[in-house]
Amino acid sequence: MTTPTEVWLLMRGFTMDRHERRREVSEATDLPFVRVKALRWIAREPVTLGELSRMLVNDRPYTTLIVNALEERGLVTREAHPEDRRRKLVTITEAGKRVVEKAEAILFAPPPELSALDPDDLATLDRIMRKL
Amino acid sequence: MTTPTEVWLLMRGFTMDRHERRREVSEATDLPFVRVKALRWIAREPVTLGELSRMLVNDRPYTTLIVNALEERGLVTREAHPEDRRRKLVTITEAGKRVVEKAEAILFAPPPELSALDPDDLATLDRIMRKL
DNA sequence: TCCAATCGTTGTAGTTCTACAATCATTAAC
DNA sequence: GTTAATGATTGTAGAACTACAACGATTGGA
Repeated sequence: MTTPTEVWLLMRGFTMDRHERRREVSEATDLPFVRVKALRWIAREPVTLGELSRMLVNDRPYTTLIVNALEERGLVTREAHPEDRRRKLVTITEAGKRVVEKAEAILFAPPPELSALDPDDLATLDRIMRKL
Repeated sequence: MTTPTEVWLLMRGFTMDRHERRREVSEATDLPFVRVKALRWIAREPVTLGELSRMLVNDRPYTTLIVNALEERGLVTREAHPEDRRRKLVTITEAGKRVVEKAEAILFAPPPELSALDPDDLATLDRIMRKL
């Protein structure tokens, strides 16, 4: 009789303990992980600083510092919001996109164990994961 | 045709993005997550400071500080190693065990989505996860 | 026995991150 | 038009974390 706890432990053990990628991403991009995270949100669509701080679950002043650092490195631009002069809109640059690609190449690379699964099991895993 | 990348993205999205527990554990225990992590390693068996710093992938001086903090809070004890006078052996206290239990109750609680899976899918997921 | 290596500690310096205060400009509500 | 609320910024303070240096005590190796 399988319990959800057992499955959860297996899954989190696999993803968080055995295949944790934060350090690797930070080294490859020469950016603290939170800045990569911010950049990835910005790459999805332009965001305001308030939105970004909510997404990152960070304090607004710290978010300002994060964006400052990204802007300084030429990875984002910051301009007035088209509808509200209190807000700024943060947009990714081409250089920023390249950093995101590099980070995601690392984050998204499946662990060898997954690649070694037979196609049936993989498809089954996919089907079940999509239900969650 | 399912790719390992797709499955990996689903899995890491589920565990890391949607069910990340570090903040919750830190709040519940009033300890930075790395200290809870250290405590959990120590709870498995007594360790030396060198072993702990390797497990945590931390700098030895910082590991000393971590253990200092835990010791100060009465969660671990530190004593001479039985076989090597250069080493210290760090052992968990009863109070420490209670903190570990509290942390693991949070870490190990399966997300609602998993609990809502039907038993067949759950058992299948279990079977496949054990192959990884 | 002497020298090299190891262990844990103390310390320095800097970066990252958290929490909070205060301020000014802008917008929303009345 | 006036007041309250919102958004971003600047700033302060402290904790968490990283990297490195140096050192004394102990152990291993020659």
